[in-house]
Amino acid sequence: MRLAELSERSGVSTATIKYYLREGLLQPGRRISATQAEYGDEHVRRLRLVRALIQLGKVPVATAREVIAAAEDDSLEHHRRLGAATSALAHRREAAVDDDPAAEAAGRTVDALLEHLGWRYDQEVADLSPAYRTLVAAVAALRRLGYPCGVAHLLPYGRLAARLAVTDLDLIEEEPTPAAQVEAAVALTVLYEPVLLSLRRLAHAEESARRFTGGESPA
Amino acid sequence: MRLAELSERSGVSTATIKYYLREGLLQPGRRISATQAEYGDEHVRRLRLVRALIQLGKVPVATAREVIAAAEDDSLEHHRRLGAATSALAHRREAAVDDDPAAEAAGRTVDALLEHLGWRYDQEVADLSPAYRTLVAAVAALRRLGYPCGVAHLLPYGRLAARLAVTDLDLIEEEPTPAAQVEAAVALTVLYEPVLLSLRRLAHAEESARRFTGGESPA
DNA sequence: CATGCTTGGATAGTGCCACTCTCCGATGAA
DNA sequence: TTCATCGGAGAGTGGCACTATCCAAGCATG
Repeated sequence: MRLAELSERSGVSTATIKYYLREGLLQPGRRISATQAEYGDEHVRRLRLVRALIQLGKVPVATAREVIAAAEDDSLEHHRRLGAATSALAHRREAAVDDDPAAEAAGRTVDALLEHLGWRYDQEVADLSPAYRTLVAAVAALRRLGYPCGVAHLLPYGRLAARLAVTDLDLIEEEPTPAAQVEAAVALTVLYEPVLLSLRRLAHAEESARRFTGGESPA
Repeated sequence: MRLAELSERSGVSTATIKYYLREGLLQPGRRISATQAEYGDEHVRRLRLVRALIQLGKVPVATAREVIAAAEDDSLEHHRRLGAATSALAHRREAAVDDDPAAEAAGRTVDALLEHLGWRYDQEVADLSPAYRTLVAAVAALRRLGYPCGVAHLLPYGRLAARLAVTDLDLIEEEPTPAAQVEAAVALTVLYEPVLLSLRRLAHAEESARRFTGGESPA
């Protein structure tokens, strides 16, 4: 398969494929001659994954490259590779956390929450984790706006997250090979995010209709 | 309060505040003289909300303007305003849905899911809803990558979303005035998204550590 | 062999977006 | 009087994900 056919099969323009090749998101094809290369089904699959990460998952190109690199790093043992790939995934554009009093209070709230949930609580790891920092920033923003956002409010969310993690990990462990598991971890982590958020939005609409229009469908 | 003080109190540069004023994200201050304007606490609050939407919520500026406009539109009755504000909120950068066979299958899966959940199922509304389309696109992407993503897999997510919607709406209804409820709907919809996603990531890490390192904390 | 299209690779350019810089004339404070 | 400061407006910046253009080396056809 040549570049043109790869483009046709994946629905990605040749220009964009060339860009991804340059950026290291796609391994180069097998060189057939000085000016030609051969691509295979694994390129089609990879390309679909990359597209899904970038378009649906809004993962920056540079981050996608890190994730791909981590997922392919054979020098790491399996669960390290899993960790490397998913933590690379976390390096998205994120808002800076400022050192408000609100931010401090938010930090304490989050720490208390994690303790309540019984999750591993390691301050050093926590400070480095983008997810932890994002959580603190979001809680701080809510508090600054005057919305109640204590442990009691967050706990239901945390419990639901824990339940999701179990089903997600089950799905990942269904994959046969370590390499497939790593890819699944990346794909499922990112691609179930829009699923979850969309469902929440739809559920809001549903619940809102139920409450404000007496259970009837709105016009 | 002058522009400089508003900037200081909100932590937003004067240049950016001027930009927001120009873009209509912030109502103009009360004119004191030909070259001076007076801002109040409501401006500080609004500014914090706008910042939270844009920085944490990644809401595009143009969308934030629509949301603000809808939230302030006194000509609408309460629950219409709620609907207008939150549906404006949905107009984010979203990936285009292509008309694959995979997309069609995904559409049927989503329809079946919504029926299972017993949610109001209105094809016309569904086709227009960005959340619905995002959901279909995500399911289609998962299927194209060969991951199982049937009703059975989505149902737990849907049920969790329904439960979240109930607690979210409870929180919104705690607000005293209609205007505050609309603002709360916007703020909580957007700002709990990073909370939810962060908690899911942290839960993944926790569950992964539990499974792959025998319950010990990783190094 | 000649011709013209295609291929892969490299470079520079595009469009969008969220700011940010610079200038201006009017104003208020010392 | 003097001079920093204010609000307003337009142009400029930087980052990012592409995308258009060019080029030389094949390959396919007559």
